[in-house]
Amino acid sequence: MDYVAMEQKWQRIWDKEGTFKTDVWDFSKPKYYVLDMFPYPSGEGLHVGHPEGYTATDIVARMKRMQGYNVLHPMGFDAFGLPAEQYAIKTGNHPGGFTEKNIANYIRQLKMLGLSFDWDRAISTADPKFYKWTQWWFEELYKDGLAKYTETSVNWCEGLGTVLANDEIVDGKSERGGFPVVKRKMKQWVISTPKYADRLLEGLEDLDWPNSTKEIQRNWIGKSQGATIKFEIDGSDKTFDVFTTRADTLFGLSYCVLAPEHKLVDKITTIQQKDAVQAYIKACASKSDLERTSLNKDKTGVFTGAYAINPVNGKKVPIFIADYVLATYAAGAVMAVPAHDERDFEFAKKYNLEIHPIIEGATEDVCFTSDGKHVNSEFLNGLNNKQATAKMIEWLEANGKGFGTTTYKLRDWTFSRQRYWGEPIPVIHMEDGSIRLDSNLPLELPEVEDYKSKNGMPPLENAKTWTQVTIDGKKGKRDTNTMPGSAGSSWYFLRYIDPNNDKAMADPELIKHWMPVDLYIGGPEHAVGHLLYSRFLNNYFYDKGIVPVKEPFKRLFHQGMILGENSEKMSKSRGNVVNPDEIVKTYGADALRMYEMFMGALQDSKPWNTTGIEGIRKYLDRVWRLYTESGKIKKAENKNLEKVYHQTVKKVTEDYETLNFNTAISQMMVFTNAVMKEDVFPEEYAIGFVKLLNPVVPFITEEIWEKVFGNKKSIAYETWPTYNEEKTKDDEVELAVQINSKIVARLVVEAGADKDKVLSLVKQIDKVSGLLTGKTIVKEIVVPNRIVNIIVK
RNA sequence: GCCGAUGUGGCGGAAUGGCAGACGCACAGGACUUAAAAUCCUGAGUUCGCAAGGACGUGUGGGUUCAAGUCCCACCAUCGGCACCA
Repeated sequence: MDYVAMEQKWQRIWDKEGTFKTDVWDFSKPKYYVLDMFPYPSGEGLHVGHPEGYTATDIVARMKRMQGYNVLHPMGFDAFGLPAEQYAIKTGNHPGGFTEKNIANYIRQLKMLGLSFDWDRAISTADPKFYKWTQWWFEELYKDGLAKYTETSVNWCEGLGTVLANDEIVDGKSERGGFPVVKRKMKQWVISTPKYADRLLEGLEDLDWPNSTKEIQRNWIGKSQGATIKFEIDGSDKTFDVFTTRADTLFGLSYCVLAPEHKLVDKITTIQQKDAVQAYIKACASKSDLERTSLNKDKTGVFTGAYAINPVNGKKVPIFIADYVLATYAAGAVMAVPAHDERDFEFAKKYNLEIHPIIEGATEDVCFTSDGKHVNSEFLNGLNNKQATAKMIEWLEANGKGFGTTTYKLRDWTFSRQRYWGEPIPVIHMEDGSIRLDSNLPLELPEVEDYKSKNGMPPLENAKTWTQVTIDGKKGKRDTNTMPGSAGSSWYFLRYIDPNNDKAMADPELIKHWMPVDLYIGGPEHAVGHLLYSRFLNNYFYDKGIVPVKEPFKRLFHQGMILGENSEKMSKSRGNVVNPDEIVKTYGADALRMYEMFMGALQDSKPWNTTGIEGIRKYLDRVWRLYTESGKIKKAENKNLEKVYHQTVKKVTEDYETLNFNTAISQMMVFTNAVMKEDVFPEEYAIGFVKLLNPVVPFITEEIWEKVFGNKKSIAYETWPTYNEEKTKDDEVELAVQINSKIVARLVVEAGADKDKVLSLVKQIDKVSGLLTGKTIVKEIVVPNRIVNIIVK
């Protein structure tokens, strides 16, 4: 069989017939929304990792259609992004044309893979009709006070000429390109994601998501409960707050530390210490985040000359600045209790500061951070950590010296990028300093001559006529930043529902019907970026009554990585990249799909193996011959196949639902192996089996459906096979017979035989009775249909 | 350092606490063929043994249990996340 031609034939038929178009207004059937993380359309095209997740969702989509669901299974393109921009910088060509060409190639490849997408719903985040709505919700966030234009310390990447969000930085370097990232103060658009921190934590509870991903999000949000404590400064009317999770240790205070960037540092530093402090601050500012954290194992700091007053006992303690205290977390200041905190201990030892143990177990030379009995702590004496913390917070609140506080590691979402290839921020900065929103969306990207940012000035600065605006006779200038890549991807799943709507993101009624996404599959690398922003935005939309549920993705699954044949990550430099175009040309898309599903558990990473896909091709050829050449398919019964057929329908149906495709395929192989041994393959089973196979290998099964069974209509909407539970069970089972946990014999009995019957049969076995004579039976264990174990002395 | 995941034949991997290694790849032998490929049949965890059969086997060391790949404790290795978060 020429399977390349055959597969192309079915691609044409599906296109022409509109086989996979979804009527989203058909509410008569239950809905099922199955979604893939949409790709960035790179110049290289798909790699073999893409079909893994896409085939998984496609199998579920195809089964659900056959089970009578109205299935929404769309695909689109995350089209704004860095590679296109860098291509534009390099060649001077517009990134849009490059992106469109890549999208066309992606669509060709995705169709080649037999993925049952509704192509009428394909979207591109770079399409003004799409990003009109990205800009729209940005304006809504601004109106609701959740988008702010503010001077903040940002992650500046000189190599890319732009700022980056925390999740775009890996080990102090840009995720894309690996350029160094430093802190810099800039006026930026930020979105107040921390306002939703608690809800984003709570929302995780009921989601059917991988535990590891939930845990990563919890850590990223980083909720921490403690107390804010107010400190007065000796001889000054100034005060500062610290945040601590260990309010119980306040009696052990020996000094305080402010972050070098803390706004009080200038004001409290004494004349004698001024030079030292300024030198230290300067040294810190020139360090990158990377140097300040991982390289800076040794704690450094400098005394300001000022003293703080311990609110609980009035004792004076020195105030230091040190870069181990982060300006961006909580109050940017800490109280130091060296006896009960490792970092404080290290610092105190280095600078020879006092150490006051106040929990049993600590000494001036032993730092003790666990739970214990408080001592030398007046009203806390005798209490454990938890009790003492509660009591101290009570005391602070009663005396107006502090209060219980919750803080989060989650930071504002930095929303400005100094790039060209992104959504323009629809904002006008008026000469009087006020901010106006653009009322005429979409605000389209203007043409520019140079796509590169210069001296931190975004490329859109070059579009002079575009930036200059007059409103009501007043002059203003457009914001020349663009949005981050994660803007479009944090809501695209809503747009698929109604992709051409020009009145709203999508029709409200349709959103209410189709949300949430029932199954979402994509790589684990988006655990905090895309998946957290999408959750944030969907919660916000929920508050505005736009979406019916807080959480957008009910069930989430991550596919593992497909490694090169040498078990290393596929990369051009390693020369182990497998090209899907070539694989499809050689073995067919069906074989590629089935092989990737058979390789192992979907979530595991596993190496590519060319002989493995050859084996799958041979299996499919065997199936083809079984249907077309064997002459075994007959309108007849075959009792020998009844049990294995029903078992196969059961196992495959369950395994598709739980995404255990490798074991589903094993079971189908078991079935065909059984059929090969028989002379008669009942037509009923042959029809049922081709349906089971169809979601994995849609091309060959359509061909069989047409050629062997003479059907004119696609198999895609045929009813899913059913099984009879009774018929999946064995009539007879073989039990292992053990004496003292050692197998000594086997026994064939009817299924479900009771304990007494089994034991009496077992004792009739010569070998068993021989071994039992002269012994005392201590215990008899019978596990029905499994095992018999007789314990003797 | 903290959090999470993983560890089973030559390889990819199966196993509701109940006969470890299903299914497949690679391999070996056989059939067909002048021959090879393809196809079909058969075999196989390791080890001792001609064989019957025995011993050993799921990262390591303990434990619970009649029974542990599976449960508990400690550890090792690999991968992923966070990382001076007070």
